[in-house]
Amino acid sequence: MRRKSLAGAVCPIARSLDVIGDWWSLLIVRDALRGMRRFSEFQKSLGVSKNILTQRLRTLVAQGILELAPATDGSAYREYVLTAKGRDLFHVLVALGQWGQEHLDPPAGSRLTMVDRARGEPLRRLELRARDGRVLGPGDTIMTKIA
Amino acid sequence: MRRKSLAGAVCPIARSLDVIGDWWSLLIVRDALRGMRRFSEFQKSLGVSKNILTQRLRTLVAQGILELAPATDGSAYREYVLTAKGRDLFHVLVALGQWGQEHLDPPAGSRLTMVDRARGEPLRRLELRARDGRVLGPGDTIMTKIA
DNA sequence: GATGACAGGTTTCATGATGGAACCAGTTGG
DNA sequence: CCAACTGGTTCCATCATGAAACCTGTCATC
Repeated sequence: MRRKSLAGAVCPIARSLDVIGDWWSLLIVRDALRGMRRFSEFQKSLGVSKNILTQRLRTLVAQGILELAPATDGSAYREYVLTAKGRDLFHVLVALGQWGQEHLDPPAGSRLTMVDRARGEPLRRLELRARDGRVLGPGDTIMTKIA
Repeated sequence: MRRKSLAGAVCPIARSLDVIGDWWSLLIVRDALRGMRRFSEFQKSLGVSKNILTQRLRTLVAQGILELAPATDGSAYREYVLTAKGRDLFHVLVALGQWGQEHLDPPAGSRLTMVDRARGEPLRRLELRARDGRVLGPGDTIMTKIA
């Protein structure tokens, strides 16, 4: 049977994973955040086959994460650009990046890290704070139903 | 051909997705953070078939995200508990949850949100800050090679 | 200490998703 | 006008997913 759709889940995490929880989507968004816009750029960067890329780009557009825009270089081609909804995935990618950097060994000789572009300095770790400013950890939150 | 392994990728985001970028793993971690420990609890909560759940739990254990511990109720069964590495996925889940809550419509009548357990108050949005305290957005960071 | 139910799987099989390669139409550069 | 490039589509083999049946060890009860 087809994998179950989580689109109608009550849990917002499950709904998110339904949309961007597949193998390629977040990597496409990552590249888009780095400024990539063209089909061929994504294909080259990801090494994914073209039929799959076509399919993923189409769903991302359908979900309002990317949109098609006329090419910036004046050619007749079109480019994929992030919408506000797509750019809001930034924190998801940062969280994934910080976790990977901390817990997964990089290949020998090339360690990448995200830095503050303006100053070239390393970033702080993401922190979740309560309204009163306390930093919250895994045990300090709970899901509740709201009106 | 099998989906390409990203385990040796230079990008920490890609390495993370290689480990927890599949359909179920993060949902299992979400449930584990909520306190679930038993095979049957996960199966009931996720509605996944048992062979798939077996497989996912095994990889999560192999990756050091979960570990097997003797049951807390004194029975001979074993339970799956998060390691520190697994608990560190908290921010990834928070980021996914905040994005889903903001951009994906919940099913009618049941909106869930994450709150500060101690006070029942809503949380602040995750913020990424530079070392000097500036809040950084998608355009303000860049990946660099470090020694 | 037999017995039936439950926990936690494994096996089998059908079906859907993935990926490589070949092919193709519209665009561009020369 | 022709060749190469962009951005796909189609076809096919293979892999992963999922449902259901089965199986083994544990627990609760009598």
